[in-house]
Amino acid sequence: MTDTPIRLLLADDHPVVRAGLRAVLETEPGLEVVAEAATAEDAVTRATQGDIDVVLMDLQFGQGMTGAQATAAITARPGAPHVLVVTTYDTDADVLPAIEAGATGYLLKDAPPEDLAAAVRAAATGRTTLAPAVGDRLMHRLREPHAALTLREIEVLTLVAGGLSNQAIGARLYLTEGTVKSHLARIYTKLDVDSRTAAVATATQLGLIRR
Amino acid sequence: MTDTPIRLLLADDHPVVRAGLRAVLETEPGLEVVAEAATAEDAVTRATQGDIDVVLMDLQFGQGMTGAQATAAITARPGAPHVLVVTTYDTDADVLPAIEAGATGYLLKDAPPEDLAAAVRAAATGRTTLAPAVGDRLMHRLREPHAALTLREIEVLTLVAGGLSNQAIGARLYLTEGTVKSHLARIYTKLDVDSRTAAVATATQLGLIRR
DNA sequence: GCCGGCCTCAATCGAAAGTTAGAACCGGCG
DNA sequence: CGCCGGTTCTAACTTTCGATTGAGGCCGGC
Repeated sequence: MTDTPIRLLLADDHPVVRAGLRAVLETEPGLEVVAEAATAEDAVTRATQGDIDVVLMDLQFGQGMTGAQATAAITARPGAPHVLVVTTYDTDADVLPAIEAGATGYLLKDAPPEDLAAAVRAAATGRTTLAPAVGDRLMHRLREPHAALTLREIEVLTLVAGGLSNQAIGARLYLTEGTVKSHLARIYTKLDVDSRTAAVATATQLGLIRR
Repeated sequence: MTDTPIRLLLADDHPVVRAGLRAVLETEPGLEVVAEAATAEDAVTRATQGDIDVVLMDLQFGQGMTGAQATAAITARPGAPHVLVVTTYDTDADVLPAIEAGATGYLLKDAPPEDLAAAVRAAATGRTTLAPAVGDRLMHRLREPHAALTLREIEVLTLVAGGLSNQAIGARLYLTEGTVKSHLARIYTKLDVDSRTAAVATATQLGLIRR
């Protein structure tokens, strides 16, 4: 295990969090932090230079590209580093896009340092590590398909929760109002509700959307 | 300024964030991290032992007491350390309770390390440091006297947030549907929105209704 | 290749929600 | 006391939303 170290890129817009990850991981043998990125765009360019084994990726960045988009951009090309998502939230709205984008693992920031190091080593070999809460959520999705909203549906419902009208949602997502309605109709049957506010209420309750 | 160092307590439920704050602050001369706390309860007991000058307090903890409650408990007694809130969010629902609880400063976690160290030194002497976004928010509140909702309006809006229709709300509160609409119309003008879902969104953001 | 989800769009029709314009009630104040 | 501001209530009118039905394209599994 002491041959070549695992080379890491830290992508997070919080300097404090980057310093914390660095402090926690550099005490671990066989791990080496070789770069940091404060924006998702920087993370993509830095991760595609060929000298990174694992990217620790936050999902929320202040402006611009999201962590999920950056993850997709990084994992798109062959021979790319593995991306280990390290973030604060475990709602479907966060987890599903990240996994969809090709993340190798999904950890929460309250994870103890040992788990973090173990997950990094697992990710380096392509093995998946999920935070317990995330694993539970995915298992629950498989058992109870009733609450399983698709990615697009969560996207629409999140905008509904933000108070946008169907027309405004359509404009934002480049859809017609009719399409938005059709998504909402399916959301209503899946969640067994009959209005947008009720859908937001139960979806928030179930952790399908945040806020 | 090189006489006695400023003694710090780090209160955050994320090990990574604690390590990051420690790494960032220990490189600063005159600052010394003497304790950490992973829960708000621990923070209170540790902060009241007399050997702490400044507490860096997160607001969100996984379980139990919130950071704002802990801040109130700490600042309640005379001769208590100053509390510098260091958190992720700057919504009214976060900022106002923290300031109400006696926080000396309010910083966001995306602050650069220099600002952090400067804010700690300011807090040690009782001076206030606010993140720019927080300052703006407070100024804005003073200019736009926040149309506080009446009891009845909050009652109605809470039911709206629960997903009930105007008719159902009327039945619940022994009103006609028209009356409910009239209340909502007033709520919309006060909150400067134009739909029920938007009203719920901003009211939740502002902490006017819960969950 | 066929089938079954998922995403997209469309058009109707009834039912809510939102808008407007008032009126009754109550407490404080000149 | 009469006036006023705030709250509560009501009945119209307009707009948006939700239900329903139907259909085409795309992708992945059997």
